[in-house]
Amino acid sequence: MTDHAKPLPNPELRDHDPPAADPWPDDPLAALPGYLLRRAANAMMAELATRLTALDLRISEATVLLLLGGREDLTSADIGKALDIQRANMVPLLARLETAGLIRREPINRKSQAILLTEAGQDRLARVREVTDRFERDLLDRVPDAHRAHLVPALRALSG
Amino acid sequence: MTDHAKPLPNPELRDHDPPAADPWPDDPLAALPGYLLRRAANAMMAELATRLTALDLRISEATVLLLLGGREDLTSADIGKALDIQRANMVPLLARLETAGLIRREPINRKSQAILLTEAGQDRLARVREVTDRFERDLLDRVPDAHRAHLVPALRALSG
DNA sequence: TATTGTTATACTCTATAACTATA
DNA sequence: TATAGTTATAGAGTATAACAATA
Repeated sequence: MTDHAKPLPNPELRDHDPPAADPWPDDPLAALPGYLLRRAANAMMAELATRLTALDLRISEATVLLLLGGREDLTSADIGKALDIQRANMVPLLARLETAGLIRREPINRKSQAILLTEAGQDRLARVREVTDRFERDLLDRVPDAHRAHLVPALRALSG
Repeated sequence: MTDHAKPLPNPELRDHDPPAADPWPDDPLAALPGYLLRRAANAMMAELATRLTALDLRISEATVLLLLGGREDLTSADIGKALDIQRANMVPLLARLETAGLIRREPINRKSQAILLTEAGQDRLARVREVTDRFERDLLDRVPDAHRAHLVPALRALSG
């Protein structure tokens, strides 16, 4: 498991730009947006994965539950397209959720089937929302005020 | 879109805040910074990986070359600490670079060894710099003007 | 005692090719 | 023909545990 992640290191939020304290002063990569993007995502996803172990869910599984909330018309392929997951990779993912009793399948026709949350799935989703809401809040808290509002639009421009 | 650099694969790009045109209008995840961070990183790293295939390098390998540039005092453990890679995972990584003739090892004492770029490694690094410079430029070009300057500081706050 | 380098192992995510059955 | 679901497989990144040798 991802466990090198400490519980979000900085609960005390900073309200200003970090003036210095570069962990690797000689790191020629510290100014590269691509490199920072990768590191930030790795660090944050490790943290989220750790928090989700309490719900016995992986990030991808929790993401599927979030997408499924309130919908009853999505097929495996739909979910894959929405989350950028290959059809083939949806199979073990959904199998795990089904084995855990969190989703069930309902035939649409003889070829397709809708993926639905079970009641246990709804309950688990509620807990997922608590975890992710808090996670997203903590994440944004780490971003200095001056930059916070720009994060989502900037990431959105890079997301697909 | 900005004009000079070839935009990353997706041709439909916007230069301003996206008012709409959400690829997944019903996606309840589209506003979550953590989710967007993961998606953005995945998309950008896939793009960078593709570009680096021309140099027969993986991202992690190119990153090591970049870190090694101009330095001759870094051990495997040092590199791992700087790049957040476990000691154990440095072994096959450096083995590949060594097999490719891009690095060599020089004993510091009977326990540690410095990792140095060979001449071939220096040459490859120069090409890596070309690729990554262009990649970083293209990446930033995708971020709307109003948000561009905020990306690096925001990511930096999340990177450790 | 702590650190370096290493071996071995395993899990996650991702990617591709190919097959069957159905729309 | 195109799509849905699936199987099988592979690559890449990441994580842990454990060991021997040396600082």
